[in-house]
Amino acid sequence: MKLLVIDGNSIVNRAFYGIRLLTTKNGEYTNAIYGFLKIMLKLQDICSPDAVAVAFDVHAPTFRHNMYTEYKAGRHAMPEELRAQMPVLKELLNALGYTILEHEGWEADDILGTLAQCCRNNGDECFIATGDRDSLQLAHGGVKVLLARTKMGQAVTDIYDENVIMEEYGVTPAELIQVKALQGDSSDNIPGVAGVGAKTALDLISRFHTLDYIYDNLDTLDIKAGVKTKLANDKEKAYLSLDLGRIRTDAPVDCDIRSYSKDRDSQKAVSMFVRLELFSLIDKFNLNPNDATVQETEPEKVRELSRLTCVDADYLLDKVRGTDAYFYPNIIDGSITDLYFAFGDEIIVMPSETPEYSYFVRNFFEDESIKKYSYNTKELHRLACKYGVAFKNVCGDLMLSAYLLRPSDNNYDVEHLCMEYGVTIPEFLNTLGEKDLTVSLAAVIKPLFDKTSKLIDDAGETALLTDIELPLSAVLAKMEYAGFEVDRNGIEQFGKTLGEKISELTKSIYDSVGYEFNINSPKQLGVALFEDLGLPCKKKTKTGYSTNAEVLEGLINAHPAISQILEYRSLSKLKSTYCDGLLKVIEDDGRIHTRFNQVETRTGRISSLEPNLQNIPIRTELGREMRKFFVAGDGKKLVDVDYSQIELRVLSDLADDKTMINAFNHNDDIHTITASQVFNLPVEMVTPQMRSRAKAVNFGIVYGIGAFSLAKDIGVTNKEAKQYIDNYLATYSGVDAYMKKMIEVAKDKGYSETLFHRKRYLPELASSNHMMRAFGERVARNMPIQGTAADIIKIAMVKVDKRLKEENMQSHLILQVHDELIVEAPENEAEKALAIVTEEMENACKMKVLLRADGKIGSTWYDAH
DNA sequence: TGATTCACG
DNA sequence: ACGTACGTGAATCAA
Repeated sequence: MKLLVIDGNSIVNRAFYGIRLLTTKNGEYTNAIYGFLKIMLKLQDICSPDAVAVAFDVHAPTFRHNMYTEYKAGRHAMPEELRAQMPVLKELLNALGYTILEHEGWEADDILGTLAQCCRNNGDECFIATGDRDSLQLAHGGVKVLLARTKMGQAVTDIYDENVIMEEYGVTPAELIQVKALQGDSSDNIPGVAGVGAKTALDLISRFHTLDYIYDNLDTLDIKAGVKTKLANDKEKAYLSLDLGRIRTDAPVDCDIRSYSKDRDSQKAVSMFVRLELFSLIDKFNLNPNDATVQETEPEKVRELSRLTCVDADYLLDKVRGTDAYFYPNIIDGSITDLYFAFGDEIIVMPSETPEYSYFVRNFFEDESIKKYSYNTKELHRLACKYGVAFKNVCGDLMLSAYLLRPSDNNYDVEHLCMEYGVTIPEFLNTLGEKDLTVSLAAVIKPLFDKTSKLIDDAGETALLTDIELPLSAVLAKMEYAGFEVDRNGIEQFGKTLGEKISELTKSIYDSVGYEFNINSPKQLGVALFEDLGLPCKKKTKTGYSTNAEVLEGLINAHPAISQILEYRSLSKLKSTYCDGLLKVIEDDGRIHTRFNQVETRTGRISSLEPNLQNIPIRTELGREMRKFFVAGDGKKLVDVDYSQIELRVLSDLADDKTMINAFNHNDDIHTITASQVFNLPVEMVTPQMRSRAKAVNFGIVYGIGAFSLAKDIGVTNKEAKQYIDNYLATYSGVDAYMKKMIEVAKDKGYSETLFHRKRYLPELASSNHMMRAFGERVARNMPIQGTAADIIKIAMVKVDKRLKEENMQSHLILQVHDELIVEAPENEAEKALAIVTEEMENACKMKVLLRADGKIGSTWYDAH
């Protein structure tokens, strides 16, 4: 038999602190449970045990500590977020068939020691898993210790037996107890011998082996006089420490390890995983998701699915005409293939290989008598673009519904949604007896809509879904399909020029530093600068020296290589990310077709990927050159319109701050006004530096400001920064009140929301960790602002798209960059398009504050912005 | 795969 | 006492 014994407390602590706080949608903490089970899987992988036991400490209740005395005693009380997870973890471990061992008054250590002893006596194999080096003393006689530790930020597990210990420490496992008796351990309240540390203790024990021998022969042994005195002074403490440090082997546990091999309760385990939303673990523990106990009082009847392949497109069209059609598009390699229609338990497949596919898609998509409910409608709209038709009367998109309900999730697969919303996935076997998951997924689309629609309605997000997100998906699809024309030749030339400059810089950096190394490696660069050149290191990262631009700029006068490295960095960024990166994704039509992700951000913004066209350089003149290669097609122009200060305008509206609204409605320069208020000067006396500082304050306010960061940003003292913020909040008292209210409301409701009721759940606000809570508070202040601005430009996009179509124009949207819209327009339409886009953006919604948008026409993005 | 860095709003 | 502004995506290194 092979037994794995886990030090539950030690491992759960590593799990808890090693993984960011996770919660379920109900706010139940799960990170320690998740981390523990992941470690468990890894351990089982390493040693393939026949049975697993998990030992936990149970301290005998002594006397009541109040918070203060506990704190003063230097105890690390278990944080509430972890404490809450302990009983759940134990219940889950039990369901998974692991034996929990805990005995009042016994440390987990002692249980580990006892079981190790049992295995040695019975000739069984034993693995002890812990993060605590004290347990290494157990690693002998066939017992191995799996030590979990963090090496360079990575979790690693080292396997120790007596040989490894001898190699690493130069003493036997049993002698480690003697070492600790001399060395002591403050964290365990083991005194040891004062003045004797790890080095001396190891040296003494490797030479003389035991305390007894040392003390019996203290006078004659070859030990330094000072050390001898220390040893003599603390003899009693040393022997006391020997007792304290020895792990006991007489804990009251069953020594027959066969009794630890138990069956698991799959149903319970799966139900718990589902409740805890730890879906990925269901698979990893080889459990079946359908084993979850059904919550309903009535037992759910088993669905018998049937699958039919459509051979007559007209038959299927007749069947769906005038009805609600629920269907699931099978997506392979990012593009849609077969369509799976669900009529209750009957699934009809329209395969993409049939000659009639195109006929069906055209007629089905355009038929307005059919209400369409599906999944990932943006892809369906792209398919419609490909066929040159419109996808009409789209009434639901499960992916968008799921995103609105839980914007912080990062997986909206239908399988996941089933687990989250408690929908059983009926199994379907084809004629060969193989599972066909797609058929099963098609069958759950309607049940999932039934559940999520109600939740969306309860959250007040129905209008957000049907008036903004659903129509937006069509607009985004068209934008992706249209793409952005680029000047391939121009990018290639620019890249070549950059490449030449980069190799010159590389040479001179090697010269300045004195040798060749990989400048792209922060690790090698750190060694070069801070060790070999001996420059002062101000900031460190988890893994070593920090070498970011801010640090390097601080050293710009310290060494000639620094400015070269900074330039190298900016040029190689331009070349690799923008020149090389963009060249790779130009399609045959000479255009770049980015993809917009509508279900990514926690605030409601859209993101752009493959490539990201929302971060094309603009802030430096050289980077800005890139935009000259983004061009309008032949005979066309680019129309670029961006909102002026949309986030601050939104803030003034949400906060109902009369001073700020007034400033905006008078079309004043907000940063100058803020400067005059913060510095208490008339507007005419505001210097450019003051304006720039006020601008930083305005930004800071939107992000949930702290004096420290503001001070760092604008280079003033902490005190001055605090003064600026205080002056700001005194001037904009509406903002002050609003910020305070936002946190209270978010704490109360558990989420923040935008003007259009988009929500973001904030479990961080309930955290007992100060950092975590402070983060939650900043998000509570920022999300409604950033999110409302995102809602507004989405509305504008839908309206612009509609207007351009109504006016029978060829102009069409091609890009959105958060507060900026770009339309590609035939030359003769450009002026009209500019007017329309500006008008629709400014009138996207009615607010207390005026929305302003400014636009320009140009042949390249560089000229139009 | 995670960490670091840096591009954007 | 603690660490320090919100939201993204891509390239690169190192394990």
